[in-house]
Amino acid sequence: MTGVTIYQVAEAAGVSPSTVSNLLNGRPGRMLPQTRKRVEEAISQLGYRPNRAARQLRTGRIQVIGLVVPSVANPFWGTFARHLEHAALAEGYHVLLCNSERDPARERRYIEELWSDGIRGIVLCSSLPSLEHVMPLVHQGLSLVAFDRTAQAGDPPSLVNIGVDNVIGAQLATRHLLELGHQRIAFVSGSVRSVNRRERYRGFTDALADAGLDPQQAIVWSGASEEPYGDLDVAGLGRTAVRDLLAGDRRPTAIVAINDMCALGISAGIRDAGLEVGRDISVVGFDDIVLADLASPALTTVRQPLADMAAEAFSQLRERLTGESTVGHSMLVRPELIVRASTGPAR
Amino acid sequence: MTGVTIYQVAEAAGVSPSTVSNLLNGRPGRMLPQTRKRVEEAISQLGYRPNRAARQLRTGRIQVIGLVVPSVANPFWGTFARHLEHAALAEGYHVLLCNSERDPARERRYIEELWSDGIRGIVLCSSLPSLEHVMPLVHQGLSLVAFDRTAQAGDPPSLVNIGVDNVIGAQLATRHLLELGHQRIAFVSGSVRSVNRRERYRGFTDALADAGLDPQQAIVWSGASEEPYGDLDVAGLGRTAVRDLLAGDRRPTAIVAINDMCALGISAGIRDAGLEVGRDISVVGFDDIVLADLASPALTTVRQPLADMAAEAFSQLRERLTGESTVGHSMLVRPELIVRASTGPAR
DNA sequence: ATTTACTGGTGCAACGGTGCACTTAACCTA
DNA sequence: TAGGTTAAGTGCACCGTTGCACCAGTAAAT
Repeated sequence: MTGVTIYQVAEAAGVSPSTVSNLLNGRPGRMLPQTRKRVEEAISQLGYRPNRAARQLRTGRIQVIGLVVPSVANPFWGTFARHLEHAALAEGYHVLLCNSERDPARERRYIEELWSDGIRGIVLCSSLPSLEHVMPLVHQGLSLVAFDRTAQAGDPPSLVNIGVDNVIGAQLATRHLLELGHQRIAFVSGSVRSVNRRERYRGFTDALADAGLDPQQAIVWSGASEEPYGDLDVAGLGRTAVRDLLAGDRRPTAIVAINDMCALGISAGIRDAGLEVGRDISVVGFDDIVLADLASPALTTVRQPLADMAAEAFSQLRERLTGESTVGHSMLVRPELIVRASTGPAR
Repeated sequence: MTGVTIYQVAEAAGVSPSTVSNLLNGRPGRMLPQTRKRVEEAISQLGYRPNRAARQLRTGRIQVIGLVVPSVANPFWGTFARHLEHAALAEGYHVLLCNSERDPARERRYIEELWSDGIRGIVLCSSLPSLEHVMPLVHQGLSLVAFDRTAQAGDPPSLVNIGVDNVIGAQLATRHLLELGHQRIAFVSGSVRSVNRRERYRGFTDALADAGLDPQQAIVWSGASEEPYGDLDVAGLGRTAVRDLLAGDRRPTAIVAINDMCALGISAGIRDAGLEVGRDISVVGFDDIVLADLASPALTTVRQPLADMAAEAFSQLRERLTGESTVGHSMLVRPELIVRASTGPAR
């Protein structure tokens, strides 16, 4: 029913289990080439694969990292998960997937379970400003790479933060609209609490101020409630936002969306109202998900270089797991504005 | 650095490790309530969590299943992964994520690695007709639930297949177009090899035949090559398809796409050509991914009840892992046509 | 008074690898 | 020829849990 053991290999090759283990663990100089060959043949003939549980129990090491994302149903996180998994695979690591649904309790429970699975490295995509809920484990030796989150005072010293520069990204988006002549620009998002929302909002107001506009006068729509919202609902949220904004007395001519899903919802909302995206109202997103280019009109957006960021996240995590590096730091990747058809000159 | 062991708990509670183990493994009747309480207090005070590697080594059981998908960057698979992970979590199982990129070698390697990780249950979303590459492990005791694939002669007897009824789905899509008065309907897909492509194609031709049209005359576009294509490239493929189709002498008035990603690419291609989707050319997709509703125009498509299917996939897998059930079967879920704005009457 | 049954535990040998410490034999050197 | 060195390979304790087999003490049955 189950697998071949190292004992069976040893017996077939006429050596001791230690010799097989020596071969398997990079000590091949300790045996004659002929012995080595016999062992290798036994391994392939029996189809031997080491039992990882046993190995982990003995060494404490395990080639699995945890990935906690809000939801892989969101194409942004799905794409990130795929890239991270690729980077991990190249080094022989596997990825355990956890969807937190932006629920702190769930997130915490997951991380504790990963810890007791023996997993000592996690890429955490949390929208929570504080990491207090995971601090105890970090102190016990958990390596953490936080994605899409900037450093906060009180972060553990070993923490690595990787993310895009949200302030610059939102500035790029907003400036682009200002250059097109827009003056009444709205900022649309869901929850006010997340760190990246705060930063993107700052980039937005900074750009307005630079252009001599009063940020206090900016049109901001942030959902009706403080309730956590699903990662997909944000599209529906965008749709609702447009209804509200168009019903108001200061109708925007352009909208900066918190992300692409939201922007797609906004575009749908604009069409619901019988208006044309890019002509009547311009929309700019954030992330450059796969579908931004396929949307109609194709979405102007701020691109996050996800593949590079995922590779970097894994590489940082691995360095910490192997002890090559222990000191924390932040990496702020510069985003890029991708101009497509959802933005046009103000009428 | 690492964890609290059962010995430390035992010592703190003044009992033997066996007693702690008895409590942990559902044999609480074997001790006095007071003893039980002492142990429970020791556990929570020390923050004890059982070491899963040790437990797995001893029992052979592990609460992790493998999920092999083409790519979670594709929203369809991302959504499926999320639903599966939810179902698993509810029963205390974790999910290891593997992106095969539709590469048989990679798929095979993954499954072997999962096996040697001690994982004995896998949900496999493979587009390969044959499962020969995994048969040896299935015979050794691997439980397999194949998703989005119908049974083939030669399948292992324990195999469970779960998927949507592709034939009916494609029939629904095609009939809908026929009822709108379309006569020149094209079928667009990538690789010809996949099982679901074959089935959807059959549904397409069946519907044409039912309407008295000659399926031989059907317009079929299946990409230029037999090369494997990425799961996201399929959108680009759709775009190319439209260019080719419009350049031909038999321009279709409606298109049945192999899936929603492809349909979105087709819609983009139609707009590239300066035509309007739903008026000049109707498009119907398959899957009903989240973005189908957000697209412009919103996509008419065939919905797969993914949440239910994922729950069923997990439940079937669990039954096989626990030995509650061992016999294989197929489950063909009935899909539903969702009519939106990308289809309209033939001109 | 002895046997039987039950209650509330404990002892111990696995599970499959790992890698340090050790042996054995052959070869080298003065 | 004693002493040292090296090459090739082995012995063994240990990683943390588990659950069967066992045991001591008490109560009920004979």
